Amino acid sequence: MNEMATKIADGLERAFAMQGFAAPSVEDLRDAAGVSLRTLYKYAPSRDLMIRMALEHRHQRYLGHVFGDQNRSSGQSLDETLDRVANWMQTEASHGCLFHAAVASAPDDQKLRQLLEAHKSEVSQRAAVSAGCDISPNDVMVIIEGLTQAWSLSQDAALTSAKRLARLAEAQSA
Amino acid sequence: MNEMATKIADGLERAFAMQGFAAPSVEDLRDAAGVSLRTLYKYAPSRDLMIRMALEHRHQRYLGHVFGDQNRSSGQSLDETLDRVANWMQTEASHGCLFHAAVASAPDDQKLRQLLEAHKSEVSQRAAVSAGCDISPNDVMVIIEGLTQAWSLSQDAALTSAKRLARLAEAQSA
DNA sequence: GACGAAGTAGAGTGTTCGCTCTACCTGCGC
DNA sequence: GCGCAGGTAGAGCGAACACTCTACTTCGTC
Repeated sequence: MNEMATKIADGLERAFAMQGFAAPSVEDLRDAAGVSLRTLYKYAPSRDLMIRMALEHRHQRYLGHVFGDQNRSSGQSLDETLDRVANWMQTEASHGCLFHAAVASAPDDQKLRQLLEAHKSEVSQRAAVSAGCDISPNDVMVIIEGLTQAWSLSQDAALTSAKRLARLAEAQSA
Repeated sequence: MNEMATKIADGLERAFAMQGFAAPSVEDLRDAAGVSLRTLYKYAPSRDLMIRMALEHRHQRYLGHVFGDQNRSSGQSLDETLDRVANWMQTEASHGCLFHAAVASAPDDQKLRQLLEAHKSEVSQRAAVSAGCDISPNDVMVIIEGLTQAWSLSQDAALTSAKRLARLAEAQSA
């Protein structure tokens, strides 16, 4: 991915995160990307592809934020992972999970559904593995999803509950 | 709410649940409601109000499905509540929570955000109370939200995890 | 059987949308 | 200094959109 593509993906992600997937027109997206309409369409030949480009970019950024940019893929406790997820919600995702929002905006789009599934399963898989205990990725997914969705409703209380549930689940599977 | 209003709300809810909030045009909504455009606008004078009408209708239907239509507001175990939530997801909400989808489609709409918040807090409140133990509504919210979101990704595995987490949380707060 | 309330069908309106196209500018290798 | 790859600005197009309007029908009441 070259420099121009990164700049465009960055702007698109920001625009969709702020305004949702329905509201921004292609001209809004052009402004957010900071390029001409012609160039935008060169890198993302349709509005649908602009959405996919933004989500792929966000997936990488999310993994970097939650698990660290390095290949340090293990040794992070579930507790710390949940802290980082909450921090992501606070700093980047005040409107909720962008992948769920994308799927909600176009429920029949199979490509989007695939992206959502790949994103969520990679996240829960990595969180479970790096936690180092025998907790099931399914439990991890329910906890992370619960935290992510409940965050916008009750913030710190949601984080506290998610951490308590995680500790209980870990204690049982250890 | 008279008969015509109920019929319209029902059709609107179905249309939004199937197609999301961005895709259906007002003409699609008219067809789903089974009335003329004129009548539709009489009961819901703008597209935004059609969305609100559908969500209020869905809130009532959800409460009825999960907690029973009667005033039997207590005595239902958390385990049974989670079963009913999973059943709702399977039969009615294959595309995920409609309230989150609505907010995602218009992140700046404060009225929609209020509806989401009222819906979620009433659900977790009632689930916690009717469970009869001292479990915190925040824990319940994280578990129900986690189940709701993870359901579309892993179905029964999500239900199993949610139930396990609920049992652990109940055991600790008993 | 006249009347008003409440429904229907469907054409019309101005706007906005996604997308394309033409015309121009700029930096770089040979 | 010429050509070209790759960028910019912005007008233009046909379709779709939310919403309104006119004209007609149905039905219950007195």
